[in-house]
Amino acid sequence: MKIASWNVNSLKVRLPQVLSWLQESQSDVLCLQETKLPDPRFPAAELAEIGYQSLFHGQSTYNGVAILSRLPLQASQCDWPDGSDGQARLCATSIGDLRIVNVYVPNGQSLDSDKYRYKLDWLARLQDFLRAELARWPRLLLLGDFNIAPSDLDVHDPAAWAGEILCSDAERAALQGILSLGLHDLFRHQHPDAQEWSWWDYRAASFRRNIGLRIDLLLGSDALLPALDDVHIDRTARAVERPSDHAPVVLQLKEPS
DNA sequence: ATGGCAAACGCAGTTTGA
Repeated sequence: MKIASWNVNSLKVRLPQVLSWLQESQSDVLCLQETKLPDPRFPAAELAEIGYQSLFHGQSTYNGVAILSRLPLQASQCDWPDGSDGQARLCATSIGDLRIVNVYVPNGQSLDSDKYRYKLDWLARLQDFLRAELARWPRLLLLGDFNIAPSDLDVHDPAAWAGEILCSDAERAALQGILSLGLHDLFRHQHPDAQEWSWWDYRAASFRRNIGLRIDLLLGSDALLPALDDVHIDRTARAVERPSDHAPVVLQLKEPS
């Protein structure tokens, strides 16, 4: 089974790229972030035409998450269990006994911003949510745009980013808290020393110069590790005309034996 | 030189992203 995560930075703009990427990659599941579309405008019909059903949870202008799948989805839910977020940042579903949790973690803007406090609170709440999910679904994949570079190995210029938003100690500690539930950063698990990025700033020719961060993550539970086959970042999707500033991160799971 | 680019909203320029 092939499962990917991609922050598309507007699904309205990127829909043609998503459609062609799905057909070329033959992914079974694609989790999207920053769709920026209210639910009535979600392109479910266009995706159904090429064989993908959609779970979507959006809003206008900001945020928005979705899961596209050519396998049947069960036990789908969006937002926190009490529906109290107010921002469309989380949706979850199951394919058989595999639980998939798709997140768009708040950016935080700057360390002195109210948005930074919201980010840290959101991550604490995610950890509580995942504890309950894992109890019910041991085979769990948490993926999405985390807006956190897990370590300096995930940053093109660690000195320039030291202590900055996306790299602060508190953000990294919050991510470690989530990992401590028994989750593993699958790209890092497969590539212990690799320096690859999933996001490149639109400015300053960052992609051409390969200046970026690895902030789009796939975290798999202990029970998922034996099924891990391959994880890679698809840079080709960042090299097209009018790209998203993020590239898809792609996971290949071994077929159940 | 501490910017740059892109998208939404809406129709000019502000806000946000990371």
